[in-house]
Amino acid sequence: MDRGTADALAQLLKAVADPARLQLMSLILASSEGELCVCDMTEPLGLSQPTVSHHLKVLAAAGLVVREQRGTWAWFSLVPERIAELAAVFG
Amino acid sequence: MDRGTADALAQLLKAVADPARLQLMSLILASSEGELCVCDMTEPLGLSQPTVSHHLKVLAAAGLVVREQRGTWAWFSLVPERIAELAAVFG
DNA sequence: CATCTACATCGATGGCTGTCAATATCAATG
DNA sequence: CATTGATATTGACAGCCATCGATGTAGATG
Repeated sequence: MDRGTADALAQLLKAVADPARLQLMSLILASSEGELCVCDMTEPLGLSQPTVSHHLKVLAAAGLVVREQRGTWAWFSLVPERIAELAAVFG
Repeated sequence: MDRGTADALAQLLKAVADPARLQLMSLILASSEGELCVCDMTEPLGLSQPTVSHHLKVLAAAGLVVREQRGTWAWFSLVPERIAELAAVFG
């Protein structure tokens, strides 16, 4: 594996290698509609709203979640294809 | 997913979320005998010997590689079961 | 025992990152 | 237009981490 590939893969893995972000993805996955707004994630994680917003931004930048604005709320959902890339690496 | 599980999984992922360590695992995987000594990893990575040694220690602490001392050389090999755990998370 | 070689450990340093309080943005509502 | 409510951004700070040079350790060899 060359350095460029390793850098790109490491960047994707870093996005997932955080307890808060793993819990966020787990929460969205477990939601009935497959999507969740920020207001429903703050309390289960025990983190402040800016911190949750920060983590969601990291996940979105990595292409692991997508953000959809509906009125005042921002809804986040998973990107299964991107998550499958992770499984493929270690499979 | 509770906080404890997330912490443990994040710790395992952090061990892999680094370009140098990804390249190290790739090098061992590509070796003919399935094991490699430190002297064969320094040059391909372009890192100093202490740095390579550090990364191998991190991988060993995460249970992803095992170290076997033979004479003056230290041989490292992968732990497939541990790597399979990563695949299982995103599968 | 002295030396050489392979590797680990130590100490220091610069950069990255998770966290929060404060503030900004922006849509809905009255 | 003023206000409220949900979310994003900013600024600051503390802790972690990748890296290296210097040094320590331990087996092999003469």
